[in-house]
Amino acid sequence: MPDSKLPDSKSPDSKSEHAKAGFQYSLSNLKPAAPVDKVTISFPDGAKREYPRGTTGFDIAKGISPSLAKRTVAMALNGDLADLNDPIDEDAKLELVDRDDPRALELIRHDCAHVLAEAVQALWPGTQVTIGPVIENGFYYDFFRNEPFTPEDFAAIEKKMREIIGRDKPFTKEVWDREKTKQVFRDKGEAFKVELVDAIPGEEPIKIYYQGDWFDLCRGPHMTSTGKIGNAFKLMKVAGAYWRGDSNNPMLTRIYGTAFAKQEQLDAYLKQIEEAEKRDHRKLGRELDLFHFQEEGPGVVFWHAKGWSIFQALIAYMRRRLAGDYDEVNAPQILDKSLWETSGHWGWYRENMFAAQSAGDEAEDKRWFALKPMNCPGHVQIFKHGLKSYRDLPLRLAEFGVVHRYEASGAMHGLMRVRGFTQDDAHVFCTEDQLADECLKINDLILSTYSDFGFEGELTVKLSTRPDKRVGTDEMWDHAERVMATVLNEIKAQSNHVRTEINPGEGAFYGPKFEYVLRDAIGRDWQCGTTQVDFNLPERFGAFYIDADGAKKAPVMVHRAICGSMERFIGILIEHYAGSFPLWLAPTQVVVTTITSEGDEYAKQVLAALRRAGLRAEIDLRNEKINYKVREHSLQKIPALLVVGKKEAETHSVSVRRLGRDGQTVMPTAEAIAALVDEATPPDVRRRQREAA
RNA sequence: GCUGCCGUAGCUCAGUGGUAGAGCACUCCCUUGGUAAGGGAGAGGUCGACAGUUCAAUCCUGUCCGGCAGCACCA
Repeated sequence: MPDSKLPDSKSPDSKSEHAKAGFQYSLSNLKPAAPVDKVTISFPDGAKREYPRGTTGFDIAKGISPSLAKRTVAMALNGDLADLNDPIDEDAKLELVDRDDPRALELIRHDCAHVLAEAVQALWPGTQVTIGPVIENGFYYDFFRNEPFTPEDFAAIEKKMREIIGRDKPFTKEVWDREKTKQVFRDKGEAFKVELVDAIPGEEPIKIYYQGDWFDLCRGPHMTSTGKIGNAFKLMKVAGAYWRGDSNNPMLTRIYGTAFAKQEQLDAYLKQIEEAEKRDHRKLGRELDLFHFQEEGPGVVFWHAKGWSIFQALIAYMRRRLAGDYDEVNAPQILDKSLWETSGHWGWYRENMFAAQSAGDEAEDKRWFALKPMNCPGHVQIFKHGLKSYRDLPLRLAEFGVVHRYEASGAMHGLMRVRGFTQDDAHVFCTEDQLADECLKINDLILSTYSDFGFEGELTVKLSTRPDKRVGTDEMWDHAERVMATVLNEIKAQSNHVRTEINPGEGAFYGPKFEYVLRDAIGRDWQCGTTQVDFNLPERFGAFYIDADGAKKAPVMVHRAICGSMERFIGILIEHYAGSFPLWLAPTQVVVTTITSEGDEYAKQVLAALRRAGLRAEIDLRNEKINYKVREHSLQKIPALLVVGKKEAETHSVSVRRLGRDGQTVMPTAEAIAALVDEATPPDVRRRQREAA
C-alpha cells in the first residue's frame, strides 16, 4: 500500500493532463475545444466558465489564485459537499468552501473523528474502530476494546490528535474492490469494518480515505488535510453504545468530542453547556424547594408545596382553556387486566406496566389488576356508557389522568422521564367528517398554549406513520395517514413559525400521530403535545354511536395531549425560565420584608392586603440585615420583594424590588398591589379580557 | 435493561483498615442594620443496604438498591 500519496489518486497521466488543461483554460484564456471534453462550471457570482472534463476543484481554485487554493478545504457541487480533489465530470454549480464556511463545520468534525480514531489506535493498538459520524454538536467515534476508556485518557488522546493534526497529512481517497477491502480489514482484525463493507449497497463504491499511513472506510467527503482541522476541538465524554444501535449487539465504547472552526466558538459552546447545567431542573427543583425523589420511589415525584403550586397553576390554566369544549372526567386508577388485553396494551406493553393484586393471603379476589398506563380505555368505557347519537359528536372527554409506566431504570431522568405522571389527556370521539376539523382545533389549542408559556421559537409538527408493531388493516392506515397528511399541510399553511416533518414508522400501534416539538429559551427542542388518530380502539371495545340513518357506527377516536406529561412540562418550564417564573406561575409571587422590627406591624398589613388581592404572598420578619434578606429571596427567585421600613410605614408605601433588576422603586402600596395583580393575570385570562373589551 | 462512573450531615464536598470532618443551611444568643452573605455558640451522621475477608471495615471483595452520562426503550 502506498504510504505517501498525492492529493489525487487517479493515474499520473490524467493528472498531468488536468494540470496542463487547467493552465490552458485559465481565466483569461478560454479557447474552444471539442465539447465532449469540457464541462461548464458556474460560480456563485453567476460567472460561467468551461474546464476540461475531469478537472478538480483544486485545479479550478489554483487557476483563480494560489492563495485561494490554499485556503479552500472542500467544494460544493450543485450544493453538495465533495472532496476538493474529486474530478468534475459534469456541468455543475461550484462553490469553493473554506474553513470559515458554515458548511465546513461538519467536515472539521468528521475529519476530527478520523483523527480521534487514528490517535486511539496509535495509543492502544488492537482497538477496533467502527463508525465515527458527525452529530448535532460535534462527533463521536465508537471503538471496540476490552478495557473501557475513561475521561482520564482524554489528555493523552488529545495530545496524540494534536500531533496528527500537526503532521498535516493530506486526506486522499481511493476506491477499493469490495473483496479486497474486506480482506484488508479482516487481516487487520477489524471485524466490525468487514460488517460495514457488507452493509454498503452493491452499486456503491467502497471508498477509503487515507491520512498519512492510517486509513478508514468512509463515505466522505473530507477536507484537504488533517491540518485544516485546527486546534479548537475537545473530547467531551465517554459512554457505552450498542453496535449498530441494537441492544442485542455487543456494546462499544463511544468517545464524544466536538470541534469548531475557531477557539472562540468552542469556548462559547462550552459556556453554553455550563449555562444549561445551571438551569437543570433537578438542581433548581432542590434549590427552589419544588420537589424531590427518594430511593423508595424510583421515578415517582414528591411534590413540595411550591412545586405543587406551579402544578396547580398549570392545571388551572388548562382547565380554563378546555372550558366549554371539553367535559372533564376521571377514570379509575386500576382496572382488571382483561380490559388491557382488549385494548392491546397487555399484549404489546405488558413489560412496561405495573400490575397489582390483593396483598392478603386469604383474599377471595386474586385477580390481576393493572395500573393504568393510559387513559384511553377508561374514556372509551365512559363513552360506551349509555347510547350515543351522532348528535352527541364530537364528544370530547378530558382528564388530568395519572398514569404509571414501568420505564427502564436507565431511562429515568428527573421530571423529564418518570414512572408515574399526569397527562393533560383528552379523547375526542367524532365522525370521520369531523376528524380534520378536530385535528385543526387541537392544533390551535396547542400552538396558543405554547405561546402563552413563552415558547416563541420555531415549532415542529411531525407526522409519524405506521409502525411495524401495529393493529388494524392497511386500508385503515392508508385512510388515516391520508387525512393526517392533508391536515399537516393545513397546519403548515396556517402558521409561519411552524415547520413540518414526516417520521416514517414512528406512529402509535393504533394509529398515526402528530408530534409537537417546541423550542425553549436556550434553543433546545422538546416534544410535548401529540394528536393521535385512532380507527382501532373504539372498534376493539365495541364502542359505537347511532348515525342519522339509524345504523351503528364506530366513532373515530382522537387521542391528544398538549403538555403531554405535566411533570415533564414543568421540568421544561423550570429550565426554560431558569427558575425565574413569570408572575402568574411563580409559587411565591411576592415577599414582604422589613428593615427593622419597627416595620413589622405595617408589613403584616401589606401582607394581608396582598393576599386579599389574591396574590401568593409571604412575609419575612426575621431579625436579619436587609442585604441578607434581599440576597436570600433573590436566590429563591422571588419575582417581587416589597421592603418596608419606617418611611414606608409613615407614607403607606412600599419599596418594590424586582428580580433581575437593580435598584428599587418606592410607590403607594395600593398602586404597587394593583400593578402586581395586573401582571399576575394569566395570559389566557388577559386575552379574554382584551377580547371582551 | 446495557456500558462506564458515583453513593460520607438538609446541600456542596474533604478524609481514613482502628466506628469521621469543612463551608453553607438549621437552633439559640448578641446585633435594629435602607436593598445580594454582621458576629458567637450549639445541634446534626448505623459513612446507601446486606453478606464476605480481617483481631478490627465507612475504607478491601461480592451481591443488591439508588443516582449520573450515554446507548436501547418511550403506547
